[in-house]
Amino acid sequence: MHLPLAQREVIRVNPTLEKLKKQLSDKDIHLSHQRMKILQYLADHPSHPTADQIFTDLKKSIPTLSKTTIYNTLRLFLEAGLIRVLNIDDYETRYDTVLEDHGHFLCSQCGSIYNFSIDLTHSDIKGLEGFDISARDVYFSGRCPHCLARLQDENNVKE
Amino acid sequence: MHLPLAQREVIRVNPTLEKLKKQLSDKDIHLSHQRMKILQYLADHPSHPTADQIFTDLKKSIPTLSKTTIYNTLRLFLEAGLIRVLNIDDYETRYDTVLEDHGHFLCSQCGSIYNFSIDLTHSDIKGLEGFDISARDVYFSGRCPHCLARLQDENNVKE
DNA sequence: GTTATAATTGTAATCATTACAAATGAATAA
DNA sequence: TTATTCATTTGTAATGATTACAATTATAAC
Ligand SMILES: [Mn+2]
Ligand SMILES: [Mn+2]
Ligand SMILES: [Zn+2]
Ligand SMILES: [Zn+2]
Repeated sequence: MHLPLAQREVIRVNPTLEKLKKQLSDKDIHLSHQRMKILQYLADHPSHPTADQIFTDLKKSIPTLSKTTIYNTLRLFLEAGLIRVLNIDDYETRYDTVLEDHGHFLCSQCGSIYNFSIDLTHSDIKGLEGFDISARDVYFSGRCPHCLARLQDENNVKE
Repeated sequence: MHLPLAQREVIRVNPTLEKLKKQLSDKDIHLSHQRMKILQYLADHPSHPTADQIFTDLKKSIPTLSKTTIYNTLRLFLEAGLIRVLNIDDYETRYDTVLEDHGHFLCSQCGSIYNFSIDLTHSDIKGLEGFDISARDVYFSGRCPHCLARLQDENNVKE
């Protein structure tokens, strides 16, 4: 089936992106070409990319792009409350457009980061009476099912 | 009351330190002067010190001390399972001798880090079926009661 | 258009951490 | 003891992510 170009474009619109664009215009933040592309990248890649991954990938379509722009823009989005950061590994900061509370699992074998849902409101916490909690980060690590299966296979082959 | 020196020494022995020393000798890790001092520092400072804090403080009593030794020794202790690391802030790694599961709160105002108890075994987690979880880190941030009180005072003075 | 302001870019600086080789210390055998 | 070997420490240089800053380019206001 052939659709008119305009209609096909509509189909692949990312609802997350539309929401984010509105948040920026509401805050009177100008949407430049670079900012738009970075926003789009973040909305399309919920895989918690690093600044360098965003830069390397976008550089292909914007050859003049500077890494400073990536950092400037990420900070702008961060301060505007559009994204959050992950300090789950020791090497690089990662960025996430999903602001709803959720935990992150880092596979120490393959480096993949997985989301999971965790409800902290019902876990009993002691020692934070009188504290004003504004952010909650939960980082787990270990081995993902994919790596566990692969390690299992390698052991079987050896025997 | 005057006690003999030997007895007074016994009183100020840190039970955490004794446990840690035993763990090292069990693993046949030689306790050099530097390693002993670093271990002692960690046991005496449950305040999650950075490598630089350990270095700066110990340099006073060991003027020849090198920062590389701090990093080498911390890695040694880490791999021996004596300590754990905190990636709660973006700047520096922090070290903790308390291995029992507990959460950490970073005050965004004063930078202090507080321990708190949290029981994750009863919180319902979805999305980690088939994962092998080996470490659990919980980082909260916001404002500590001390800073909240200070901010309150400052506002009252202004009025 | 001209001018003022905002955004982007390139380069240099920062700073925690690591790599590496030389110097020192401890253990062991002759 | 002395020589030899191995472990530990030290100093310095390299790494790499992030930031500072000034020059250039784009956008908005007039
Ligand atoms: Mn996420
Ligand atoms: Mn702690
Ligand atoms: Zn994996
Ligand atoms: Zn505080």
